[in-house]
Amino acid sequence: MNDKIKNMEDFASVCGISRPTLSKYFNAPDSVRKSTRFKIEAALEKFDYRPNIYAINQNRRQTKNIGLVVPNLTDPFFAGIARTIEGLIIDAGYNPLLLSSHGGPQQEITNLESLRSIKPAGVLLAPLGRASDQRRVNEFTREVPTVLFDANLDEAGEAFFGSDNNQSIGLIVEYLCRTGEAPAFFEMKNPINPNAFKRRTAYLAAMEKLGREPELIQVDGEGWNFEEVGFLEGGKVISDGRLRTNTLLCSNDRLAIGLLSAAFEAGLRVGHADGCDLRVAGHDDHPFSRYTCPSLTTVSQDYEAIGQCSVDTIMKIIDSNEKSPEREVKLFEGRLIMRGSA
Amino acid sequence: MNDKIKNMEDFASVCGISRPTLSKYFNAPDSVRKSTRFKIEAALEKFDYRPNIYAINQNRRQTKNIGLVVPNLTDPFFAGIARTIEGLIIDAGYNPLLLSSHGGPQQEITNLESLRSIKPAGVLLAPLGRASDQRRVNEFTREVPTVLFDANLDEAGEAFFGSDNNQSIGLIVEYLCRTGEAPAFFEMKNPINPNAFKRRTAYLAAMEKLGREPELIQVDGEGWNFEEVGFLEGGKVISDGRLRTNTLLCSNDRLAIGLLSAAFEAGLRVGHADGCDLRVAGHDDHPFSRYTCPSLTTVSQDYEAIGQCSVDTIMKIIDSNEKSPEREVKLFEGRLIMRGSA
DNA sequence: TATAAAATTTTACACGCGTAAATTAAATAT
DNA sequence: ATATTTAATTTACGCGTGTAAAATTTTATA
Repeated sequence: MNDKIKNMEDFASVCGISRPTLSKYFNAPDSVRKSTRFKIEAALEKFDYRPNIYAINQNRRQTKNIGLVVPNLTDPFFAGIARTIEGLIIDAGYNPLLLSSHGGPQQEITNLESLRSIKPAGVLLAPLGRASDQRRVNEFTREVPTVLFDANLDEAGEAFFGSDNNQSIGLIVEYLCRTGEAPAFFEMKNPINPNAFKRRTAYLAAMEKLGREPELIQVDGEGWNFEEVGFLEGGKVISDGRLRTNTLLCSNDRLAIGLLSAAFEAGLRVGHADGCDLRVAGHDDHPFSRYTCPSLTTVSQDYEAIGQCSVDTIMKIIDSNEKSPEREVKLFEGRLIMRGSA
Repeated sequence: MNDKIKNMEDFASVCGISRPTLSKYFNAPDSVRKSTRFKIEAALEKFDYRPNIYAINQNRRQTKNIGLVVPNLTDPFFAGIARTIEGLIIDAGYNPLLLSSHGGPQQEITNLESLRSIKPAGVLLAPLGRASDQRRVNEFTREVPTVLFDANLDEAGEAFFGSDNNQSIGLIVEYLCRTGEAPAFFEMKNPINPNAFKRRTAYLAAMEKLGREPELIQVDGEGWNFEEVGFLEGGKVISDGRLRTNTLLCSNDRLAIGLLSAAFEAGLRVGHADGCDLRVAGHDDHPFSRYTCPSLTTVSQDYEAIGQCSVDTIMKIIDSNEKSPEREVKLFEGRLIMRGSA
């Protein structure tokens, strides 16, 4: 009893069974006779043995690892999605490995490389989008079963699930037009984040559909510091008197948060009430958008559904062990979140 | 050339050297003769071979893995720290494994368990603090070299590095007292987050030192949804007229963010300018505190230094391969960040 | 150039497990 | 009770690497 259990062999002998039977037990406890299972579980109480994960993974045909790559974990929006999906992966009996590309295409490739050496059964990838090194991402998806979410890349991966930007932007444009002046679209000139272009296009389409004159306000700024861009550049737009409408639709909530801050400092009253100078709306239902001043009107993405669908699909691919004949794409609708700012 | 390289053996033969030499190269490229190194690197260009990480880790005395556990990745504050430390670990030639306890002691233990099976060379742990399952965390730190940061636990781990709450809270209390009315301390009655009690005590001490009457405003609320608590309970405090001072020091920035939102909705003017109704200060220099309305006066933690120190220390322990005789503790000073709110 | 020392390479074995095939035991049918 | 089927277990082998010790080559010294 005092001998140290060093491996499955040792543990098998204290159980009174053979090692391969033990191996079967650890891979599927119900696949052994009930009587032997009790023996094993009794021994597990007395000794603390756990199989060596490296030896396991070296010999399994497939690991139980699922890679999960998001563009930027510092963004609470992605942190929230990641957490949700992590839970779903665990529920499916797999082991999630969370990596953040934190904004750089180089890091994104590095992440995929390091995932490759872990030989994951599958990967869920929210790519950087336009900034991604498409060729190398494609190369990866040809070798490892991959499902894309949040941002699409041409023909990469087995499937894509994300938000229907046309629908969601259409929704909020329609709302803004119906309840006040038509919105101008506030965005970065060269946005690094996924979906930005889709939303611009969606805005233009929505405005045209409503017979309104679109107006793009495209500001400078690099990187992922969207609040700062919204604050600095939004401040300039306000102070320069460049606004021809009292309503701004921001490409995402983080820009809107910065913009609200700039408006506040400029002494503007933001909101839809009488006497307000400006209406501001965002997109994403960022965790903090509830607590801006005023609270931010926005569109929420159904990322519970996106996450669930992504996980279900990668599991199907893993189980069937074959690439699906055609690339599945599904877009989920956004929901209007009406708050104080517009 | 067309034969698939399946293992180090195969690759060694196309290199024209023996496998163990190759093994040496991968563990330290400079430990082989220059001429053989060129042979290897030439072959690496032509064939794409990479050592099997599971076979490597099964046979190494020690893995190159470093566990990194934070209380809650959804909190941008911890997301930022995690990213910083990840970079430092990579620079040190190790492989970071990031896990979030997202607020639960059970998850924290699960994280440690799953780290254990990965046999990390060391672990950097920012524990939940009071909520942690101290016994089991202690058990873990006895088996795996661990450095604690951000929140201390009694005698757990080889070292602790964090902020000097006495200094930082003292700093902002002094500032607030010097520039206006003495602050009341706004916090949760049963805070789940680390450091909350330390800050309460620090507030009381700082007030006493300045000869002021302390006032604790302790509100209800559970979990990590600090903004919501600040908003809901802060709103009640404001509307109930419970405030006996016009200055509130919040236990952390996220509470302050919620409180600012509540104050805004109540029509209060927050700030230090003439005509303002309320001053609000926070603690942590949360990434978004720059963009609240008004921007939030707070104290920043020097987590660059905390991270660097933590990584240096775990590296020292790993290299020396022995527990240090005594537990090192170092506290870093905070810096006052003066903004609009106080 | 011969020789000793140092650096490098090779030999040989170990690591801890998965898994196909062979064997044995249990369950079911006759 | 026996034959047959099915399930569980064991035998035997392989996975791809690290590493100590032995053998060899290179470099330094005389």
